[in-house]
Amino acid sequence: MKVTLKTIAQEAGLSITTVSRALAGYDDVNEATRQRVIAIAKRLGYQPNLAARHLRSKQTHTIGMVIPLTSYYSDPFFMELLSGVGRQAAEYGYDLLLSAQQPGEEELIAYRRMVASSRIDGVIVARVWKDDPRIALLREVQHPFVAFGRSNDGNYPHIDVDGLSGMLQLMRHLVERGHRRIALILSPANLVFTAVRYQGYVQGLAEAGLPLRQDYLVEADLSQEGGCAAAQHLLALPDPPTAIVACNDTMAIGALEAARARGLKVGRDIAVAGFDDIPLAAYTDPPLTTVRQPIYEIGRRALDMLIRVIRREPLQEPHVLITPELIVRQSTGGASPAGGQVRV
Amino acid sequence: MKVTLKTIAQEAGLSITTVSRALAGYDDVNEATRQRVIAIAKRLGYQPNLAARHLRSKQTHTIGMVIPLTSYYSDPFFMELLSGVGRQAAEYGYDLLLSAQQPGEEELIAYRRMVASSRIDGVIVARVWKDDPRIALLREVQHPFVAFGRSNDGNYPHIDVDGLSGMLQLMRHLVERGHRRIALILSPANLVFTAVRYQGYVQGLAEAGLPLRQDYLVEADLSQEGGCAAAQHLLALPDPPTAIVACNDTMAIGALEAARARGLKVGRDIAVAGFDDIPLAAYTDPPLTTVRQPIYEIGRRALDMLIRVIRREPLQEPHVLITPELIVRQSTGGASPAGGQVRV
DNA sequence: CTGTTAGCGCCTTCAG
DNA sequence: CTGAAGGCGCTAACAG
Repeated sequence: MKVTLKTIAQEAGLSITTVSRALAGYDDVNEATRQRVIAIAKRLGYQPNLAARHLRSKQTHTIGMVIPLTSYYSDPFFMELLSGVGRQAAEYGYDLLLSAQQPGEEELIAYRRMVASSRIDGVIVARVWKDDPRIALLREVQHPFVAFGRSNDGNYPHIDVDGLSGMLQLMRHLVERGHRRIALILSPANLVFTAVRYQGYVQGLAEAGLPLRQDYLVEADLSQEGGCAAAQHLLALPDPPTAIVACNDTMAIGALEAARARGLKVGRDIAVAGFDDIPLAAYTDPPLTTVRQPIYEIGRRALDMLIRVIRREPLQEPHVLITPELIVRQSTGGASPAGGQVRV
Repeated sequence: MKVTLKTIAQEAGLSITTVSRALAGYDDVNEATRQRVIAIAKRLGYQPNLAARHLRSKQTHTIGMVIPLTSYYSDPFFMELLSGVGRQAAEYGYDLLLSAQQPGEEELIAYRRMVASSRIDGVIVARVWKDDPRIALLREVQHPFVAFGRSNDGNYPHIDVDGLSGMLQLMRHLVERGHRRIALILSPANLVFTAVRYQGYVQGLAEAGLPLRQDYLVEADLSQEGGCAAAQHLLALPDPPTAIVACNDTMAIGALEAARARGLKVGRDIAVAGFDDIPLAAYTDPPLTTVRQPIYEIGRRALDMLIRVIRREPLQEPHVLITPELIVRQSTGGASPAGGQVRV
């Protein structure tokens, strides 16, 4: 049988209330009584029924996250973020409630369920869309949340990586290497970071006095297969690019594949770069030049912010913008400009 | 204000009971009334309070998992498993409750809390220990669970990979390549799979008529750093091995590092192999020969079993043993025996 | 210092 | 077909 406060109360010959207070550490309980209660609770292996406690107290010490329905392999981003969030949640004694959902309509329903069902105290929203209905929902019902990414109206607690700066660093690096025909594999247009990274690309071209060519822009779906197909298309152009930048590493890895399949040696015949610096990026062949987003750290920090939001403490910095770091590896010719000139 | 059954009842001029039954789909409610109730619920955005529902029904539609407190990078295994479990949980409409904990005492407390606090219907236990106290606990309180791995007394629902077979395949492969001095980097002795994989190693040596050398056995902690240190030790022996097998890929990657630091070309001067086939393994330099555990699939399957356990349906196969597949890559000289002879 | 009372929101008898 | 009553386990006034 389950051990409840009632069980202990009977055993101790006390009321449920007193047992509750003794265990909760209230100071209006006789110390001897308390010790007795604690001893019995321990002996019986009492564990509070959290469903009841949550119902009563309206607090769950649980953070919610909705994650896409994929294997780690096809989308490392979320798992890395999850690691960071989970890690920091543990620090505060919070648990994580995960709901794996197909992106889209289902996902929104999952959010609706989560926030309204009194199971969580707050949520982390990742990979923000333009005019994100999830964020609209959370703001409307005033449910605590922190987002990774900012949408058009970014007036809510969030952390973001400055994709413009990141992409600009990358473009300067490529231009410095002598590239003048640089293509971009775009991520889906509904994601906020797509537009930002695209801006960085455009600005990078402008700085170098290079034209913006529509035929050098292809959209793909963040996956390796998508990146591969996009790169194939670019490489088959009559006037193919000498450098391909992808909006995330997974697509860039697909581009490596496409280049290899065409018999091109990446880093020499063509440059390829990504964005994210997922763990794999350092191990691809050749290792991938990319822009590092410290996802794990961002997860931890987002959770810190969320705890403050939940506790209704003011945020000293509600909008965090992190400047990412360019990581130069062999896929763009390596670290030294001299040794890594690409033949154009 | 929160919308509850009461809100709807007042709005509809009905009792809470009727509203509850209308929404639950009982057939003893007038169809017109039901439609009216449903319309109001929808209009008000009603979401049942799950804390209350759980308290009442003793069912949570939630699966618990305790995961170690690390980043994905340092331990890909759990995240991959988690992906599989989460994926399949979604299939059944279940959510996942995660508690990130320091392995050891803390972890056991987390299990105790989880199972006794009525927040979850079942748990998945991964990376089983010898005489695992977590399993002892779960059996004692008769809480539904499925384990990935079997301990000494494996008489509980579990899935396992046949580590003996896997290791044996690997040993045969190395012996075939001409290796006669094969060292093993062991995982911690308290993990069940360590002993099993060790058995495979011993059996592999015996089959080839090779001696079991104590100086070729080193234990490390599953981490890359640990694997690197262990390999350094092995390579510094007066009579160093020509092949190093690690009990998991992460340690094997550390061994690659150690070999490289010593100026050895892996795949030619020395062979290195791992176990798991984590996503990274295909991308290391050189790509890592390993034994593939289909972790994602195992996660899905474990969840299938768990759902049956929760529903008290009989398991047609309570103890699943999967024979893993040897994946030969360049770190042991590549796929073709001819081209990949290792100099010994 | 301790006990009584009163719900949190939901579901499930049992009456009408 | 609908409503009233009771209770899941816990906590928070309010009395004594």
